[in-house]
Amino acid sequence: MRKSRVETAETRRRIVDVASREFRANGLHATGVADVMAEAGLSHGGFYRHFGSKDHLIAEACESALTTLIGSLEKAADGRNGKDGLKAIVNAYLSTSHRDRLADGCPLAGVGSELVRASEETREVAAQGIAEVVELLAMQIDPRRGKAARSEAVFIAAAMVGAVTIARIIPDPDASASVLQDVKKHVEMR
Amino acid sequence: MRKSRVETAETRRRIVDVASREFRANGLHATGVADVMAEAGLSHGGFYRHFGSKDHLIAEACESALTTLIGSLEKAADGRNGKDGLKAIVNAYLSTSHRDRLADGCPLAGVGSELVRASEETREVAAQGIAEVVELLAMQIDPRRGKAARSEAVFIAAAMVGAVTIARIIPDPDASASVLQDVKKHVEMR
DNA sequence: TGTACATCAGTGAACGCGCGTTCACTGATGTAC
DNA sequence: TGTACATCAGTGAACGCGCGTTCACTGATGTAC
Repeated sequence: MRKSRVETAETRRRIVDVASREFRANGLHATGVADVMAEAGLSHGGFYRHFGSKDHLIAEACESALTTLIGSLEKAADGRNGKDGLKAIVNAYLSTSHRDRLADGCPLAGVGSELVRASEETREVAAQGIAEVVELLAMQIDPRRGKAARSEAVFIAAAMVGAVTIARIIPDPDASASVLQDVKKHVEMR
Repeated sequence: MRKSRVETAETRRRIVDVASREFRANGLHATGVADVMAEAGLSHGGFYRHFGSKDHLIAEACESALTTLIGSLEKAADGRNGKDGLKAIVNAYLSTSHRDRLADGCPLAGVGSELVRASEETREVAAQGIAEVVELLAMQIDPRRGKAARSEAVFIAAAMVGAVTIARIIPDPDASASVLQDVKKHVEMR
């Protein structure tokens, strides 16, 4: 049943992709290796042909999720720089649709508190992704990318991650939406 | 081996207390009922004399953690109102000591992304706690507690929760501390 | 106040279950000649 | 280009383990008279 190198690489990519979504949807602890493999259309035994451990998969899935996030934020900005680009990014991130789409969303909001207790490798990957998000936001604030712009970007990133996390916890949809609304307003006022 | 009513109530309180700390230190999923009971000096079998399920304990532990948090924020403000009180609260929350003390810290930063997937009961409890934190912050911003003050309080709360979560993920202590520093600065500038 | 009995907090073994990981096996793919 | 052999992706059973929960049992506490 050996597969070709191309198929093997595709399978591996599919596992990371599925894992990245499942982890965000259900949490790192609650998602099992067997769940991921089943969702990828495979039996669980083959997992260790691709990854050394669940922890390594978490690290790769985290990296993949953050890369996707950055891509979607760039797409939201849609080539616009400055105020308009930032506004578009903030609007996309602080939307009820992002709040409600766990599997596609930002991993920092989705599994942030589990990343705190993840492996050093995963935390390094996450830290790198955070730095890239901050860089992207800073570029919108001031393309010359000064220290001040990066500092402000950190502030905005923290507010966005906290807002979506809190909005997802609050069961009442209106109260939840108004948290997103409040934070959006204050980020835009700056 | 039956215990008196007073002892029973004390035991129950001790279990909630230990659980509240263990959950924040190790996460909701990673902390077992047996872990909590052992830490409370009991065998696991007696757990169900006090609680209907692990989920109910989570709800109570979450409530307890939030009550403690609000108390410590009030203590940080130390009777001061307005700018000084707010500054004191923000300084306490965005400190490296809060970052490094998982078990004693804010449950929204500690287990926020797990609360998203917690029971309705737990999420209601958490939402109530969030509302109280917002109220406390709003009172510092403007004691007349207008809608605007509450909206700004939501923004500050989101930024603080996001900042501590992100700071805890970043492995490098200096990079992590500068996230806290950046957010602190911008909250104070408002 | 004293006695007889019911209650129930806590113990420790056991339940079924799912976890991460390992392994013998299979057969198609890759490699060496 | 064709053949013989080594490799290894994927399968499915099995490993030990810890989970949340249940239960028979114990003996001290609470209650009724």
